[in-house]
Amino acid sequence: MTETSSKTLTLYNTLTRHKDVFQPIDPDRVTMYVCGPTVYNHAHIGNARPAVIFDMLARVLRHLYPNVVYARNITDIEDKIIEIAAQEGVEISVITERYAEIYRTDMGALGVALPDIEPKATETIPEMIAMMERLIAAGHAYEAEGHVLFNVPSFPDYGQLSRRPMDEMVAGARVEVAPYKKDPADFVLWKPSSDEQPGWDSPWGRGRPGWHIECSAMIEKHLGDTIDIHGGGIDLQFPHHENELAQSRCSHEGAPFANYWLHNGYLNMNSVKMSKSLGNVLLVHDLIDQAPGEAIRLALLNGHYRQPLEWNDDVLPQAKAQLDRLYGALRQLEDVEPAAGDHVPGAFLDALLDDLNTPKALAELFQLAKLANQAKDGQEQAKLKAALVQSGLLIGLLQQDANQWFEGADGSSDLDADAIEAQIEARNAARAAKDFAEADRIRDALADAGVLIEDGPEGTKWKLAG
RNA sequence: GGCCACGUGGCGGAGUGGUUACGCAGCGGAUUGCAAAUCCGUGUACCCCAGUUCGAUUCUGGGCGUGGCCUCCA
Repeated sequence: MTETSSKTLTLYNTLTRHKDVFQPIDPDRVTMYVCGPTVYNHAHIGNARPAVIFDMLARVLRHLYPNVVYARNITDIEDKIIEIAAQEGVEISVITERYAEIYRTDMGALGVALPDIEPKATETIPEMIAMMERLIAAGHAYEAEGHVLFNVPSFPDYGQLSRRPMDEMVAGARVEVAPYKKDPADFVLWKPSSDEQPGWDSPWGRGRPGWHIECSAMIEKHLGDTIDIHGGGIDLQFPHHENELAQSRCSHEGAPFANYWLHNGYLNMNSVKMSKSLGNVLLVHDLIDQAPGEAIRLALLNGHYRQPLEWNDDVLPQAKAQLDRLYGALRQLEDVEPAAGDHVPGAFLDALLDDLNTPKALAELFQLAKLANQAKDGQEQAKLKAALVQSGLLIGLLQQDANQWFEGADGSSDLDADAIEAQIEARNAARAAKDFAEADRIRDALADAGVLIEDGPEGTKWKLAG
């Protein structure tokens, strides 16, 4: 069963604009950083996409390397946070801790494991200040009216990641340029805080960090000057990632920042980008009340991570039906002990290793389900069960008990399991007595209560209606 | 205006220079007391127009359409 695989991971690298073979700096310590949430409100389903994608990549990396350090930050100082905290009349930590916890819970429902490190901006202020001092000393940053600004022209490679020529950007700039900027493209590293605003003492007075510096400082502190993989949504490519890259390289004497840059595509709501300003957002917090988290995860993995992903009312029920099929295969094997050893099919692994081609990997998973449904031989069944569960683990699916999936812990029926079993027993008694009218009456009554019956050679099973 | 993606059957969505990916839904059959589940089978799908080619959905050019980015939205 164990087929050979190339075992070579290739990833599309935004820096080079093509698929590159992944070669870690240190195979014994693979480092990945992903931009996490700014915690002032609930995450929407588009926000969940990178969380799920890079959770999966971490799983794949762990399958290949003994030690993976995955860091995903929490941005807990930002002007919107300050605004909302002021509205509620509380410290910003009240807001940020509230929404950080909701974020962890919501993502957890989608099978997203906590990262190894979850650094917070407010816990990295000294490192940011040290980095800015180095940037100033090296002539890449300067102080102006209580601000510290990064001087873009001081870094000739600026624009390399997003492929934007600087002159064009400045020409197309549609924002008023602050008078204290030496160059219109310069961006803020540090800005002064008023007495009411949260702030930290610094060589430039009491203030707070700009957006980009935190990621650079957190990466340096926890992962090192040069990391293997940096991930995030495509919308962060510019300016956020471009600026991060500039700061980090300039404060590390030009050393490479991240060897592989990965960007996931947008999630579209009825063909239009889901965004707060358009008001077409679906919150993960609400979705997990409407569908199993695992179905939401599968819906996000149904498309390739770099492509735009369509989200509409059909997507979630379809994902749930797909899981019904996969778990259906597993339920048929509920009494089969999975075979020991590695049974991840080579074709499945190769699909993931080819720039995380989840649609192709899922096709392999359905092939396994079909084979499992056909299999009669016990050994074959054991291997197929192992293959399904182990493959599922790599993408964060199929880890719950099959009966639990169908019988659901979320309770969309008024009846409890004991009552259902009693009804099934009564119905089977009627069937044995050839009283099919009574048997069908019981089945219809259960169906009305949201419970569907399936008779099989080994007895009657049931599931909650989706 | 500049730059960049994308356009595959009812829906989602891979992929390939020439043999219907896959899943959901639909249809036919097997099975079933009837169902469900399962199995088998099933759909003139690749935006338009040129070009390259023996052959293009796949390459090139043009067009149309949709969407995105252009200083703090994953």
